[in-house]
Amino acid sequence: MPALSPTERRLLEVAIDHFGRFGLDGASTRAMARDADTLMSSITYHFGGKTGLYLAAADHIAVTMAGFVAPALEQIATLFEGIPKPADARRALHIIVAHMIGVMVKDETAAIARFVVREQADPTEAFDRIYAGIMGLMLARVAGLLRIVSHNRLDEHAAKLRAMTIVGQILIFRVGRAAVLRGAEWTEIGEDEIKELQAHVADNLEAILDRLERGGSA
Amino acid sequence: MPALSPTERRLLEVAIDHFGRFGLDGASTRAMARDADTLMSSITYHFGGKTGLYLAAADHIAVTMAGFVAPALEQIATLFEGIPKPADARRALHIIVAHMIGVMVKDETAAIARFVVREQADPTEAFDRIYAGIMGLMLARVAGLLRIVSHNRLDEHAAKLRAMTIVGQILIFRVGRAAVLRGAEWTEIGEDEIKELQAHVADNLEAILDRLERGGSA
DNA sequence: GTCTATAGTCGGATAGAC
DNA sequence: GTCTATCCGACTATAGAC
Repeated sequence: MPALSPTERRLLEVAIDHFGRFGLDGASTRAMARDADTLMSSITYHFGGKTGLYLAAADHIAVTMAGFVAPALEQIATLFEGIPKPADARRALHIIVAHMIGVMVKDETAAIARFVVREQADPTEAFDRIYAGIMGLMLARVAGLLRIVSHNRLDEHAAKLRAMTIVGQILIFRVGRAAVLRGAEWTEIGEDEIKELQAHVADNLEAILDRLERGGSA
Repeated sequence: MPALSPTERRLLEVAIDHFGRFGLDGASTRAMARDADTLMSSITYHFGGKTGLYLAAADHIAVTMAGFVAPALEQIATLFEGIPKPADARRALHIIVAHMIGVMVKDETAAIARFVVREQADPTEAFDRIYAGIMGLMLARVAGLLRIVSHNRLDEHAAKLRAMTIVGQILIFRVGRAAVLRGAEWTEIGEDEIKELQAHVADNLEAILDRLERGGSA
């Protein structure tokens, strides 16, 4: 893919925000162009129209999300030498989960989450691109690690479902942010709060992995 | 509150759907009126305008959600006689979690979820009403049960955060439905699939509760 | 590539008949 | 309570100047 021009980059970032808030129909090309310091007609020029911008925004999300998780994947790549053992997989899962919590609560994730959640509720081609670009890969990765921990007692299907429950524990801090803030009586989620969340999720994860490794019912 | 007229009821149901999909600004009063087999001006008459309908929809959601969880709450009410013991609380939590999964995957929940998730991303007075009406109560309920299981080692704050992680495991099957269907290679979530999800989440819950009751790190 | 102008559609609110 | 008519603003797309 060709490098993005500054105008295209600004438009894509604004587009993720506006489409996430208002949807494909609800978002206004005029407003997006204004926020990106350009003109409505440049959307037609660069992306072929509103729908083209929408799909380009989805691709941009996949690339951005991949960049978010890259550091964690690099870190765990160093853990494995030869045949992966449950203890390695457990460490890798803890790294991934802690990293994802840090990513999820960041403000920069808010716009992307709005877009993706909306697509989940009413999937279009944009969802295909995001799923194929990053979500499916991450899910498979976590599921694979869970299988290792379980000594392959979990089959691929079960491992994927289990991976979703792990991810769900993290996602709620983004998707249910307003309820979390209210329930926890927080006004923001800063470094201290992140550590607190990470401790709780890590503790849950440890409990679940213990059971998986020892071979509880599944 | 007065009983709802048929027109009001239809308008509220359509409103939850449309506002959930398109947001307060994006939804069209004309389209909502059409889908509810009435006229745009009846929105003004019954609810004072678009914003009035929006807030009324939020109240309607709180009532509907309360109705959804009522059966589980009634069921667990019979469990407690005298001072609640950890074993009672564990049974109650399993009942609540299994019930919530059943509720979350139902199609009727989709529209409500869209509305609530949107409010979470950008809370307005509507969120206050839903949180005060039902969400906060359920969160407190689950947190209270977790505290009992932990022999009160969890304080109120920690128990609420832990409750959110439990709920997150369930919410993902609604909020991330498209990814779940794709990852699990399902085309729908029917009775068999619900049982499968319930088994996985129950297994996670059992692991987490074991650790909480025995007193792992928190 | 950037910008203006415009055609055509749809939006919410409201006044007022019945 | 139900329905029509109308006002005015905002929207997308597009043609075309520069």
